[in-house]
Amino acid sequence: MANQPSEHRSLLADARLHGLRITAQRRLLFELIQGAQEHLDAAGLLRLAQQRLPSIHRATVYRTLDLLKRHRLIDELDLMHLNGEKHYYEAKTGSDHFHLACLICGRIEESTSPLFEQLKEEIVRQGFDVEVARLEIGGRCPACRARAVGPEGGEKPSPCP
Amino acid sequence: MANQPSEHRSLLADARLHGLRITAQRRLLFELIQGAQEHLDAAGLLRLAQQRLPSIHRATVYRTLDLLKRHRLIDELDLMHLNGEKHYYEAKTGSDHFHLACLICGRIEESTSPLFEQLKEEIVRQGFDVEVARLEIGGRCPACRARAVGPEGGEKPSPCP
DNA sequence: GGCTAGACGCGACTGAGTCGCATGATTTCA
DNA sequence: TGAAATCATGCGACTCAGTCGCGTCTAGCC
Repeated sequence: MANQPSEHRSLLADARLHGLRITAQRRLLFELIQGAQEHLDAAGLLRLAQQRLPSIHRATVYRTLDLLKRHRLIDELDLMHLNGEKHYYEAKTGSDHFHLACLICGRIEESTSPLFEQLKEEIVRQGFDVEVARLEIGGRCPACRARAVGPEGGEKPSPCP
Repeated sequence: MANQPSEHRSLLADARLHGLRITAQRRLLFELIQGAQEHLDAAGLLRLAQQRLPSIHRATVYRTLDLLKRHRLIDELDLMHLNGEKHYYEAKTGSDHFHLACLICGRIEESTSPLFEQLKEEIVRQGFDVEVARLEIGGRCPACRARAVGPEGGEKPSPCP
């Protein structure tokens, strides 16, 4: 795990550490990414940013996301493509978590497990230097599962919505 | 793990089981996806398909990929976005594996681990019905790691190519 | 062999993402 | 502190993957 941002540092501080130039636009974007209640895609981030800084341009958002990706300060997710081919971004927290995406209701949960850590360690022991680990699970959340289960139980969700 | 295609069945046979209509175009696409030496994206699949059936149309490829996704007969991967935002497809083999993507040389390796299975089982025990599990690891493969390590060892790959 | 639902090819369309350039802001160093 | 150099931004044109509706064709079924 080389170059992991430290646990409680902000995206802004991390960006400074990486020698990135801090502009008003970047400051705003960092804030939005870090403060987001849910996972943001590029278009959503642009929309939010333009509410507070109407002059900010699409290209700036894409460039900033690209920069953060290259510096490994954010993770790019696709969350099982629940909403088409969009990509979602989140600030790296330092503690690796994975995502549980409910294919029925669309809810995304974050989770951690010692087994996930062990798995990464195992891969490192086998000689592969793990830098990013992205695990996305698609299926049915407990609520949708309870709702869907008939008397015989265990019905699979319809594959063709 | 509901609705997993059985271990040694072909995409064609699975498609039949799902009641899909078998056309010459689909037969070709199934063959290409299953026989591919490396992971294919939509554009690559279209190119290969047109070599053998020049009249096949882009829209048919996208429609077929979409169909297979909805029936969970193929997996969609992004392989750590090594090559931009492309998505890659692979036939489900029944045995779940994960991908190790080298961020230096771009090689993709497939791997399995009992820990991966245990992790999925743990998630199921917690009430989440796992249908698809996608794990992608980005980092340095053993070869690139050996090549990059200087006398002091453990240099991280440059984040800005 | 004939019927019908569903698949195909076509081509126009959409919209996310990229690029080069001129201008403006940030950082550095005297 | 102020000037110079460097880098980021906004702009607008552009590209190209992916989608859509339509008319035609074909697989699957009787």
